[in-house]
Amino acid sequence: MTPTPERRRELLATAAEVFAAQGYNATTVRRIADEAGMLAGSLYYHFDSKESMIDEILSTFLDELWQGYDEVLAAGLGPRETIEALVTESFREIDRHRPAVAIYQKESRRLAAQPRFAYLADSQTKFEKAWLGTLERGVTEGVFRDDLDIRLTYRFVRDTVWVAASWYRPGGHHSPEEIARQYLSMVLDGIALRT
Amino acid sequence: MTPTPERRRELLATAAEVFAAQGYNATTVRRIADEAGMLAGSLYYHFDSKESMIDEILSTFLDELWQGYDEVLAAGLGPRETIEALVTESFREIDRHRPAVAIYQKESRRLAAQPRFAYLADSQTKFEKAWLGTLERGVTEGVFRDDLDIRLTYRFVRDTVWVAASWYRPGGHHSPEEIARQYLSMVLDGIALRT
Amino acid sequence: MTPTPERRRELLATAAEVFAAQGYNATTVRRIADEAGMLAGSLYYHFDSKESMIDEILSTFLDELWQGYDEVLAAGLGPRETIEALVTESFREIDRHRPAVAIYQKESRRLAAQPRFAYLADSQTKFEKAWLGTLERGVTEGVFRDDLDIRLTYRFVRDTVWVAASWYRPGGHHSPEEIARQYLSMVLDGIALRT
Amino acid sequence: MTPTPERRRELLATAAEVFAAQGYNATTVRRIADEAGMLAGSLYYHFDSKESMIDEILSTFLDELWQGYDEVLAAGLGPRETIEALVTESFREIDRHRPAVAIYQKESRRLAAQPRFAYLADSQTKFEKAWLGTLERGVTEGVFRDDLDIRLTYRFVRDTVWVAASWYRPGGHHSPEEIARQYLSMVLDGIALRT
DNA sequence: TATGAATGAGACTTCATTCAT
DNA sequence: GATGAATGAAGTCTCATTCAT
Repeated sequence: MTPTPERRRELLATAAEVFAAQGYNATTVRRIADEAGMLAGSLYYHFDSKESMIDEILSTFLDELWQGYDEVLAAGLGPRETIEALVTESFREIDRHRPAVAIYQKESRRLAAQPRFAYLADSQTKFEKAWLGTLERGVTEGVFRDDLDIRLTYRFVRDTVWVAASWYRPGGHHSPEEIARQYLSMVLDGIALRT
Repeated sequence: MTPTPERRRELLATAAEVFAAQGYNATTVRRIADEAGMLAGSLYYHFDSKESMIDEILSTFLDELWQGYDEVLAAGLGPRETIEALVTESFREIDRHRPAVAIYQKESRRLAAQPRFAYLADSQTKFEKAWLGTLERGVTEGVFRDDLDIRLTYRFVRDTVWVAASWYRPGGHHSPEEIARQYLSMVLDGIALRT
Repeated sequence: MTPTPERRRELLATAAEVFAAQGYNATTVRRIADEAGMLAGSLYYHFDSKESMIDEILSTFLDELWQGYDEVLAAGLGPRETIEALVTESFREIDRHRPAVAIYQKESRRLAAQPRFAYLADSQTKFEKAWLGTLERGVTEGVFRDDLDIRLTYRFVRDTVWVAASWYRPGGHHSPEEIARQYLSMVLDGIALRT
Repeated sequence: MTPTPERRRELLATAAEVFAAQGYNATTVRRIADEAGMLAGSLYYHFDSKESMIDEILSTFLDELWQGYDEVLAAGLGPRETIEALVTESFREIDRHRPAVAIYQKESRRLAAQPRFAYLADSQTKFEKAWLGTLERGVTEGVFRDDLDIRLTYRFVRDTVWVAASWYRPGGHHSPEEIARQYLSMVLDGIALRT
């Protein structure tokens, strides 16, 4: 017999995979159960509700994400190095939690309206503060261009990184670090050939 | 009062707005009807089904998108100018069809599996051919960097542009052309200050 | 412009055809209107309701049927001749009112439960009295066999005649009189060859 | 309590009873559920749809019917004995599956148009081949009269038998075999007294 | 007379959830 | 831990009917 917390994790992984592929609303609890080789009702021995599944998936992911981010932000790096470290850390998270990230991308905005998922909005705020702050510091310190709308830049960098979760497949050609390197190269230096 | 095709368009605009805000599955037909000031059943005088609404929204949008793209692609521009024109055209579409674009982003992958929405997959293929081809041409002609994974670059540019639909609000600070200009500047030349 | 009562009759004929083919419940008012070249709502200028249509179809048919039957029954014929005349008259009605007869066969039992259609039950009673009475008279007078359950015989003769409405097509190989002749021959003398 | 396949059969029996009494279209799924002592939605644990219920009712009935018919047809009996055996078998089926037979009578023609119910048309064809063939053989062999339209005779015999399902009540005065005997006597020898 | 648009009741169906075994 | 069966709320859709034009 697999012990309880192990089984939970397995089931959540299954659920996350299905949520990511089909969307939360379009996913039936029965579909998850099928995938896990049990009947729909049996899931309720492990979880309170369908909502508590996505809740646990998202909060677990965000906890881990912020552990990594906080370490980077506390390291006292320069703006460019901070951005590089955050991007790299982000792609590592995508590698580890791809389904959770995909779910986060698609469902976060709607869920954040419910009190239960207030932490999503909080995270969003912290997130913006971290990235936007670093970019602004970079402009001030003359590392980043000052002729761009800074909020546009923020969204550009943010989206650039996270949307990758929609196509990324672990075990592909590139390691997360390699992808991070190329993305950073594009974001920082552009794709046009310097003449 | 309002003539028939006009009413259809109004109702589709309403539906698109709600679909974009809540997601297709989370949107009830009653919600759309409420928004339109009628009863749920009344919608079925105008449309066959909820599905046919999203179908018409997406196909109308894609038709218009490809009209613009095809014009650009037929103009015989150089790779860099083609990319610039495609990006600008894309932001114009986002400006005109923001809800449709947002729906496309969120629901496209799941819908494409259904035969009825096969055109979504077709469009995806054409899309990739146009962008990827232009990028490859650019590398060959020495306009774009050749040290990047070209598929990664394609996804980078593609996502960067279209995710904008999730935060873009028409009538905001920047015109679509201005946003396009800044995006292109970031994508082509990077956000780092040249030294 | 066609005068009102004429148009009514046309519309009822159309409705009867559709009711007979699809069943009353399975027939939508819109289908009838389509067939008549108008919109569903327009039918309500001519009729109060869908129910009033089937009502008028059935009562018109029964009125005419009983006109014929009453004449036969008042003619003072012998039992065998009465049966022959009733059967012949019945096939004539099927020829003239095929859809109405088919509807009567399929819907009568359910409708008869409603007060509005009480006349259906009345007709049924009169019908049974006429046929069963004639058969009994025939047994008494030594014209019909006395070794058969008389109610079974009644049902046999009744069903034999009326079910024909389900396959009969006016303008086919046989005239109603010819069909009546053959049916009577079978019912009275059997299909086995006498030895 | 009751094991699964048993429950299915019970529910189908309930549904068949209601379909036969009210007609398929006029029967609500809620009515069936009421009759079965459960809520409407609960039926969907056992069946895919209302349509799949009538499908299973009809196909089960036809399967059993053809088992009996095929046995008779394979027995190598003479035409008259074959007809006798088919009629007797038919009344036994009516006795066992009265609601299914009644449903078949009322709904078959409309349903047969749908691909899902193609087997109804197939059965109809096989049915005609069996009966018409036997009658023709009887005429050739001099057992049945040759002065009748054979197709008319076929319809006469066919309808005569099956319409009985509309009034037959199991456990009544006559056993199916007794009814078959009297019907055959009427069909073969007629109801007129021989002189 | 007929149209176009809508109403409102009610149908079939889905699905998260519960619970005795 | 899991099953089988059910609940009940809610969702999509149908359709007879109404009514201003």
